[in-house]
Amino acid sequence: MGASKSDHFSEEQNELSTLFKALGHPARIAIIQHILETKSCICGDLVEKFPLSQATISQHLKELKHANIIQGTIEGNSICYCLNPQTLEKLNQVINHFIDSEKCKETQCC
Amino acid sequence: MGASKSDHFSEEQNELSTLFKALGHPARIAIIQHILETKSCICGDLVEKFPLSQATISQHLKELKHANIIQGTIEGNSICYCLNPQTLEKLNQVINHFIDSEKCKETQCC
DNA sequence: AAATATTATCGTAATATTGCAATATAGTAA
DNA sequence: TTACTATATTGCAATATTACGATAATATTT
Repeated sequence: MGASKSDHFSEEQNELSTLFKALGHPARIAIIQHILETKSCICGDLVEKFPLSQATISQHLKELKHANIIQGTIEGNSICYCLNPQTLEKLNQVINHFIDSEKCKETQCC
Repeated sequence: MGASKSDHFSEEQNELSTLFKALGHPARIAIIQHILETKSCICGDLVEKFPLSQATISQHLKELKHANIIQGTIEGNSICYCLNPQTLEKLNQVINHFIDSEKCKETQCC
């Protein structure tokens, strides 16, 4: 085999892992940082900025879009992608929940 | 080809993507949740709890450990894993930075 | 309409990940 | 030491991801 057994895990667990997985590539982190810096994101700009082909950039954008991390609107004949605040907020809540649960631990074994 | 071109991205970008990648599997999310619930984590318990073999669980634990998300200490002849608060805090900062940068945007295109 | 510009998709090859059985390793107990 | 228990590693097969060239789709301009 080799495929991940997503059927055996909860919907929440699958949803979260999909979100993190989308962030699990340096190019996609770089794309997000670019969006935050330039306040916009046009595919062509990324192709010039990064040493990746247009097809590859487009694929990474597609994955980020699929995970609802970015959202796009048409602007002339190019497409402008922006971050999705709701998804960021969700990520924030998850991490905070992890940290809170950690702090509640009375017995540390490590 | 097919490998990710990590050489072309910054150390920070690679570091972050490695961290997120480690969280990008439902089993590993489930393991983290188990640690938060039971306040400890013994490999054998996970093998009973999840429909995965001992070898597979051990591999997932290894990946989480390698990403510094969990840390282990020997306890009798089993090993107890706990979360690494520093890594959680780092994740928290990254997400917060994303959100802050998002809020600073004057011109929204989406 | 035709030419141009920009992004998306397809097909393919290389690499990475996932999962498990089998085996190895490390600690405990007799 | 031997037997037992728990975790780690190895080797392999199946699936997923990454990357790119070629091509398609869509919008703009002439």
